[in-house]
Amino acid sequence: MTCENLFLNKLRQRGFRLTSQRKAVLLTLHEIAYPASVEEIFGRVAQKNAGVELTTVYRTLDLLNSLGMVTIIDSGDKQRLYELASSESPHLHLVCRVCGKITGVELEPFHALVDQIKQLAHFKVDLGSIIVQGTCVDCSKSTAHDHNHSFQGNGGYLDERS
Amino acid sequence: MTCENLFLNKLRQRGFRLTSQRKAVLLTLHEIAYPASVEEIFGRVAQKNAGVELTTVYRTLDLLNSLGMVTIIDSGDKQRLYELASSESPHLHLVCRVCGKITGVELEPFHALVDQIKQLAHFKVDLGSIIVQGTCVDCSKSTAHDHNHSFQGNGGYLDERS
DNA sequence: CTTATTATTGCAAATAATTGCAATAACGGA
DNA sequence: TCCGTTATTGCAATTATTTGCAATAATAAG
Repeated sequence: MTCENLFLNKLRQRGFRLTSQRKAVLLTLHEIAYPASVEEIFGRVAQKNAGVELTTVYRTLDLLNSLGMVTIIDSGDKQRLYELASSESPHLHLVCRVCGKITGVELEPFHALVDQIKQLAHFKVDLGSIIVQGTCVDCSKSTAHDHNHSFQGNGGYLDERS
Repeated sequence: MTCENLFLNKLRQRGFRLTSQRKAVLLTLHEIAYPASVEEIFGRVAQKNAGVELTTVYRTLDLLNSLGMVTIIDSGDKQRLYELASSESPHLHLVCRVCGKITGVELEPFHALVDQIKQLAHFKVDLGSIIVQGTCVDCSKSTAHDHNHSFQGNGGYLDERS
């Protein structure tokens, strides 16, 4: 099933509708392979599809998130980042709270954790949506006083596979 | 060691300073035992300590977060929530993307995961900062069309111990 | 194909969070 | 204790995100 059809199904299930704006946002998310800001997503959407408002992009991303198709990553920095939650390779996101760099990783014990959460808390985890805060290698090294909260844009995105 | 002294040490290590405003925010976070919005934190701080600006509260919370003493929870809703990362009982936060309810849980396999992250990604995880998105029991039940993104305030906060 | 229903959009206005810069205050050294 | 250095604050201005509401457009039914 194509992703658009999957989307259509999920929408219909809940009484939502498939609009050209929503298609445009979904398409753009496919083109962008890393966690992107609304600014970037909106920029791309607007390029192709003239009549799409910023507000609509926000609303669509929220909707996709609530359907489990998009992960929202709050790096603690200025802007939130949005990433298509590809069902093929769900991974967790390591967010460095010093430099803001985001690293995607796939790990084993992760599944045991997800199972246990389901058992004990009766909570259905969205794979690929787990966000772990901490300190990356580079920032661990630099002991000193770099209160560097700068945003690493997309370039800083890594996707490590184990 | 008191929490304030711990804070002082961490600050000094990096060349930061201990100010009355920072003390006030830290004290307030102790009084509030659940994840709270800046609005709420600011309200309390302002009550006791007249001369503290909203901006300063934001900046202090960011600082505490970068020191690993505060967890920022972005439920995807309007406001971010902030919680003191108590070293006694680090837990992960289950955030329901339908209703926004946040549940704190402590689980075993969690530690295996943290270890593996350290091994493979050389990433130092801040315990108590892990955020898991998904769907809670109640919202799993209600199949239908409740696009209810309402914010559950503090009342909705649960802290389950396993 | 046409119509009725109602989710969605666009637009403007509100709210949340961040930033620049001059004035202030914390801290180390004399 | 006093001084100089420089991190921090307050304030105003930006930027990011959310929301209300009337107009529009997607669906389902006839």
